[in-house]
Amino acid sequence: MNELLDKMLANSGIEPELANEIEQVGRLKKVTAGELVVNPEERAGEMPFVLKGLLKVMRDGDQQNEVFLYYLEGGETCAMSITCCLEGRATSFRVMAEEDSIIWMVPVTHLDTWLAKYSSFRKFVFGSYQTRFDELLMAIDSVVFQNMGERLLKYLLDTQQATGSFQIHKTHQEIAKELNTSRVVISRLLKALEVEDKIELHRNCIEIL
Amino acid sequence: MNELLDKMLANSGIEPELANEIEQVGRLKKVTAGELVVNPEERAGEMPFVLKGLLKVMRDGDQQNEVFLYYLEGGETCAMSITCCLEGRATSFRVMAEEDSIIWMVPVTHLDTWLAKYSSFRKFVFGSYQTRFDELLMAIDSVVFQNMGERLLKYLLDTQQATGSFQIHKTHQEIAKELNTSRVVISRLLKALEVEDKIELHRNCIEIL
DNA sequence: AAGGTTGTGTAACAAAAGTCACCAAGTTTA
DNA sequence: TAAACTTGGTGACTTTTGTTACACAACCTT
Repeated sequence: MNELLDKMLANSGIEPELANEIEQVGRLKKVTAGELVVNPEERAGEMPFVLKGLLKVMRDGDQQNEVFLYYLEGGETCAMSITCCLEGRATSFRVMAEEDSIIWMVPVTHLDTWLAKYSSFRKFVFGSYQTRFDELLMAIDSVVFQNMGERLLKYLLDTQQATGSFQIHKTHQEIAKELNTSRVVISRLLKALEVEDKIELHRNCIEIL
Repeated sequence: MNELLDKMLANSGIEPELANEIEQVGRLKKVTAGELVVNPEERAGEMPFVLKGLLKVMRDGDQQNEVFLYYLEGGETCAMSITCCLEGRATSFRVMAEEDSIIWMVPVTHLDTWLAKYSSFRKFVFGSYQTRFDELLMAIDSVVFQNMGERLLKYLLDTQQATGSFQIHKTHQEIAKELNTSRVVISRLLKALEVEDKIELHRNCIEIL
């Protein structure tokens, strides 16, 4: 299990000394698909390093509505959690395991020290910020500049990319929720995509061609 | 003019020693309303400290379309420019002067040193990130969870807040562009808001009641 | 095998947003 | 001052998206 962490930190350009510190103070967290990774009650003030698996980050609305923002893959961290924890703010977004995942949780109390001490850590954190920012901007793009059909297709392709599988095991209802629309609309648009030979529809499964 | 900078840095919790360094290496930039602050050709690799005035940050789409993201007021900095410059990435957004503004431009080459050396700077930068993140999330909220009428009202109130004036000097066409819709739609919705006694319409000017 | 549950397809309709056309009242320019 | 341009108001229409209702098939459970 420390193998995974070592590998990830090395890949992120983090020097051995810092990697050692991160190993010392962190803890392993395993989540199963569908589980909430940072539930609001916990508020643990920890920064997550995704070692393995796939998380999805959603934005919660006022009502029971929500939107999919982006996936967090193995090797990535979520900059939002960093500042969110640092500042003790309660910006409402939800992180949920899309697949069974393994995460290294590190108390945020060490961040400031590390930022001061390690140039590699600064690079890592700012790189992560940049990635998340881009991701948010793309989320905005898709919502502002695209119609529902295009958004749906982008969502399917993003999912294919993140999971590495051409089969997406989701119901129309689930997809509708992530795009903040209704099931009927999704069924309609999926049907259209099938007619265009871009996908094939099965029960509980969409196959990308 | 250095008065403005001193005041801003002090307000941001930046210690005198760092403030001094920032004064040494930066340069003053004045922009007039409507002018582009970071035009793509320039790509100067500078981080902007807004001393006075009001900037607006827009996201550019593929076509000639765009959306308003948020305002940058005096005393603020744009975290996006930071990483954008640091990484040399060309994420396409546009920063434009909404009012005549005064900005202190600092070469990004110093950032890493300052981040290592000054805890106050780390706090400042991360605080700025958090603010921008929140702002982006709110932009997403308004686009995903609200209809055009609600978005328009929010836009008007945001503008009132940022400018401090109850009179918004914009044409319907300009507003339509910032919300990525058509002039007719905006005129229609503004009329509705006038009927509800929330605003009053004049030529080139919307008055908030 | 019967009965319930869940997931999908589809028609019919409603609401929201976008488009086109045209007019009228200001403003600028010649 | 007349002509040209800018800005805003409005009606009529289309497209997109959302809603309601219902049929049916696949799947679970017992």
